[in-house]
Amino acid sequence: MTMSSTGGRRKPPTIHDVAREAGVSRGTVSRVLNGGHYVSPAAAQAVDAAIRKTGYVVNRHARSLITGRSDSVGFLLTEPQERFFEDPNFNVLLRGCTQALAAHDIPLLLMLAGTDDERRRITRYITAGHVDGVLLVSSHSGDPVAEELRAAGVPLVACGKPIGLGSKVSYVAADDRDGARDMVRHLLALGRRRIGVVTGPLDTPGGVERLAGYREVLAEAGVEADERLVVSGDYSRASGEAGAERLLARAPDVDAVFVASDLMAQGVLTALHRAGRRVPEDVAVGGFDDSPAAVAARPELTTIRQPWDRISSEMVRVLLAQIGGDDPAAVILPTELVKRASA
Amino acid sequence: MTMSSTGGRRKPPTIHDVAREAGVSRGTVSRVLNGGHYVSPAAAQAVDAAIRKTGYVVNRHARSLITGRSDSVGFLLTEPQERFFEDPNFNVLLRGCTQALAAHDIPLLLMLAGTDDERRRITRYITAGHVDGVLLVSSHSGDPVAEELRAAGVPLVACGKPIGLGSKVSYVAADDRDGARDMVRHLLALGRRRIGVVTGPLDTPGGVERLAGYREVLAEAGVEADERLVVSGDYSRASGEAGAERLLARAPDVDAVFVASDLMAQGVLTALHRAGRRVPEDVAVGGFDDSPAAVAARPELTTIRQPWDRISSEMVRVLLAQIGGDDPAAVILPTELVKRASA
DNA sequence: CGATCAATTGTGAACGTACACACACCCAGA
DNA sequence: TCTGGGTGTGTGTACGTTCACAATTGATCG
Repeated sequence: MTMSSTGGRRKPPTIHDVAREAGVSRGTVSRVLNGGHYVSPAAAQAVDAAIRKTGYVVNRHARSLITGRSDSVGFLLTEPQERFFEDPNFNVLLRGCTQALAAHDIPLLLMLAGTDDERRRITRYITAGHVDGVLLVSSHSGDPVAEELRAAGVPLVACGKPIGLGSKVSYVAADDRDGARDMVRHLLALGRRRIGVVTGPLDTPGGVERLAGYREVLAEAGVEADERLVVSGDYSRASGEAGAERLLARAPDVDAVFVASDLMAQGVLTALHRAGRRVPEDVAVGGFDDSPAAVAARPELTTIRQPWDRISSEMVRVLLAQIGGDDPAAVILPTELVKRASA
Repeated sequence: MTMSSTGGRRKPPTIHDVAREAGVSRGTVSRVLNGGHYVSPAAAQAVDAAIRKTGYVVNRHARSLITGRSDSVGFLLTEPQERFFEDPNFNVLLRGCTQALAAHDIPLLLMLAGTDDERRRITRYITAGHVDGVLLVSSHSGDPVAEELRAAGVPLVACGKPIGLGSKVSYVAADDRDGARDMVRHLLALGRRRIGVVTGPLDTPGGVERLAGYREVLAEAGVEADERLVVSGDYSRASGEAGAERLLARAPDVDAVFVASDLMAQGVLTALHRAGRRVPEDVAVGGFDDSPAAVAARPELTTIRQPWDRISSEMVRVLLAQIGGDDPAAVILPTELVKRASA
């Protein structure tokens, strides 16, 4: 009964073993591990060889105990679960952040706050210092978790501009208003004049800004603003479907719809199809996000690309900078019109 | 410049502070923290009060340093990214595992292995002992990561029976074959006799077993087996669409299709619609998974429910047991026919 | 040639906890 | 009364690392 054949876990080598193997002291090994400054080339080389030979991997717990950092980051989602299940944007963002952190050898802890209990538990976990910082996905205003974390001084980067948290919290967002402008201009350029809009939730910056961009362009083009052409949704597919139905009922002569998310746009396509309207011949449809949902839709969606790769990598960059002591920062990234079949 | 107004982080209380506050020794506090055995009620109460008063939270790094455990678990996804983005099943599973672990106060580390580089990095991370165990989502056979982890003796629980890893690795799976049988029986009961099937990838147990169930029921019902009615997909929506087209071309008289995943079934619905077949009148469609995609489909999918809640909670249970020293275990969970509009 | 300085290295804490151990106490049974 | 086992408690040590500090060297400069 000495050791299971399934591969028992033997005691891993420590920094001592490496030091002995390399013929140097712990301190030197530690210096090599942390950047290699003030180490002679010969010593560095010997240590590297010893590390390879022994298969040494740093014990993160011992390190964290003394540095006070955990070298890990939380990914906190406080959106309702349905959106998490339905919207592929989250997966894209989650993957992007995971990969960007992996490049720094920092693990991502997934935190899903659905119930109030979970909220409390997670807040406690984070403020206890078990993670160095938090990537926050919570577009709705008045999120109590975000406010608590901010008050506790936890480094925090939100995806999308948080409402009501002042300028103390970092965020990375696409230029929602500009993207909306591009799309509406595109619909105008196609000759459409009765352009409807299905907005996002109006307690989110994305919802507000995209609607503002829509209004701006119509105004500057001298197209009559008609409030019957404006309906609001909640980013869900179902709300897009319902929104399109309301739109068709209130303004049957609609010849284009700007939808504030691709997922809602899928619902809009469904409703239009059921109503017998051809897309894009009768009604052009423009989405927003360029999420996987855009290419899954039939016809494929003309949409505004949010640069998810850059959004996630910037979120990680800003968070790490803030953990390193930098001040909060805001990053706005440009969007891009992606023309496909729906408009 | 004493402390930033954003809320600087002061030194957190330690077990010493709690002990002093409660008028007991470190050892007693530690005992209260870890189960409370061999502690007098009076002392336990004093310690609890002191913990509340000081706001003490255990330092997990210090604990891990001495216990050798990390009290964290990895969630490893080695599927191709497209599936992660497209298939809501992953989100359901991810949420379930996160929540089940949260009940044990164990954080989930998300690990996505797309490239070989990532594979190596993750393997190294895991085998270094940075997590106590791994929840594995990787249905394809011959996954090198799984084999390496198994060989290294890392506690491992797979979602779905892994092919080619022998009985040494735990897994939790739904009863694929039985579920398939239920669905095909249901289609037979509707009077359909030309029942096609779009299988999953045949190097996955799900793909193989669901096909086997289909064949079994047809055989026992005395329905002629026709290989033209069998096409295979890869669980993606696109492969469902393509599969349905092949099916229609090879067997135009098909009056029902059993599809091995809801996502593929969405594709099947699209193809049938394009071909002018009504669902379920002309062709009944049965899916598999009962994922969010099932209710998002039009018409809503009749499908086989995989008990995702139980699958995730069982995965966590088995993994924790194995971390605690138990032997690997296999858990097969029953499925359930969910009747909706498509069949 | 002595003094100064930078580069490099070794050493002794310290981080906060769990665990093993020793000890004190109490009660039951011989 | 003595013994023994269970219960409750405090103390010393170890976990593996980083960091501050001291010590050594070699080179440069006045």
